[in-house]
Amino acid sequence: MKSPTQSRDRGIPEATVARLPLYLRALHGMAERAITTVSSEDLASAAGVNSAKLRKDLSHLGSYGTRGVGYDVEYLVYQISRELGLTQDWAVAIVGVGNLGRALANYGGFVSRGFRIAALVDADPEVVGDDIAGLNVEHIDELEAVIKRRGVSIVVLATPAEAAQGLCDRVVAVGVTSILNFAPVVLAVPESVDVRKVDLSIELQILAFHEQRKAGGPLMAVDSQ
Amino acid sequence: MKSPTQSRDRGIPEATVARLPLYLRALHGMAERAITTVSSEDLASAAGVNSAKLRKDLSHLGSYGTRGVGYDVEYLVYQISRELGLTQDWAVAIVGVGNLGRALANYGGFVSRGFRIAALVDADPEVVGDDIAGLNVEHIDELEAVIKRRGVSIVVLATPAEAAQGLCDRVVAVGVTSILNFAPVVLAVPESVDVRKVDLSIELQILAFHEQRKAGGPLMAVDSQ
DNA sequence: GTGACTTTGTGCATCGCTTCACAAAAGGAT
DNA sequence: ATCCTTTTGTGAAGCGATGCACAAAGTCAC
Repeated sequence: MKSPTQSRDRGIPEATVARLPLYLRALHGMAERAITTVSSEDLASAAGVNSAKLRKDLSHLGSYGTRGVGYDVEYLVYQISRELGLTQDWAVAIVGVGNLGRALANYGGFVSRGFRIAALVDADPEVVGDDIAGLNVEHIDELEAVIKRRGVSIVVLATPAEAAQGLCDRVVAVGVTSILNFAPVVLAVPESVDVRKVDLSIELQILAFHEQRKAGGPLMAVDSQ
Repeated sequence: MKSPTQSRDRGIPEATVARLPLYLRALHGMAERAITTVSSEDLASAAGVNSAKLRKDLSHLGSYGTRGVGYDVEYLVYQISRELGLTQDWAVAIVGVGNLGRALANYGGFVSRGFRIAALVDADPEVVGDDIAGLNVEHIDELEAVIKRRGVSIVVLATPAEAAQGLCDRVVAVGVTSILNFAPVVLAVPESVDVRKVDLSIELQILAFHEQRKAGGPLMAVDSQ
């Protein structure tokens, strides 16, 4: 019997948080295949990590396994979901409905994880009014109103780089504190706001670096200079 | 017995490699604004890191700065580009031309970084034959032939989860050793193959975790159970 | 050439994450 | 009830990245 307000450690390492969604995905797959119990070894390999790391990660949430047996799939799904905050409803607004914004609006992975796309906003009059993924695209002038009206708490920026900072400032001004940024710029935000960024070209560049190494490794020509 | 140039250390930390594209982006922006010289302090803040880290990162590439002055923007762009392998031509194939594949094909960030989209491939007969971003979509049966013919060395998988592993196996079989995976599965590949994965929903889940903390932080209600 | 000033490059202490290895706990068999 | 097997949870060691703080190296003014 734990003390009511203690609610576990309150200090889950960032690296662990970043892997929880991975475990969750693997567990969902197992639940679908009617697997009721899983060992750290099996779950780890399904998630692509080693089992010691998995066990330590899970131990940060609490002691949810049974020695000699493993983890109950359904129960673990619930515990991880709760820890990540996926048991509550998150209203997401997508700002910028270009190719990427459209892809995100149609991406099934969001909805299935408890995220609800609550609004699409764009500046282009060509696009405003269109229906995408069952949602009406609204004008950027409505941005603040839409966020308040729909209770949006997470904003996805999928705009050109030039527009991102200005829009970021506007959503922060109406109280949004979580932003997922796809625009290739470093956003300046107050301390209290969380920004995560995804830059598709960065991943390619990292691949190119390693590919170059592989190709040149054994007997790379000495570069002039 | 070291060759004349010794090609520097050959052991650049992974964390550094992941940041080089960031610096490169900031430097490109400066070059456009006709800035010729930059201090570690300024470049660091433009890239969103601290200056000590930036200097240490750059020191892994060589000693390209001038004490008392800073770094020559153009020269540094060249050195980082070369280190990342962006001075050579990389042919990229995008497999799966759904919403996401289409967005990627149209994404300017690739081309501007020296990546060339060399092929689009899909299984859907509805889509095969279409022109997207100036390229003809080819049938998935042609996958191996296209990769060989166009000299593709990096493959982007933007397919449904179910199809990803099979297609991955096929491209690995014809010699591809760098894969950027957008499908929400853990791919099994030989040791020699590099896979980087981007899962859009994972980023949202991490945001939700922190958002939940913020909201509940001071006096979070005790959850039942 | 000298001295004041600026900014890099890096040794070092620190921090946080990963991995190992094993005691503790649970279940099943006899 | 006792022993044996399995698998968790975790202390401790190892490893790599971070950030501080400063000597070294360069520029500029005179």
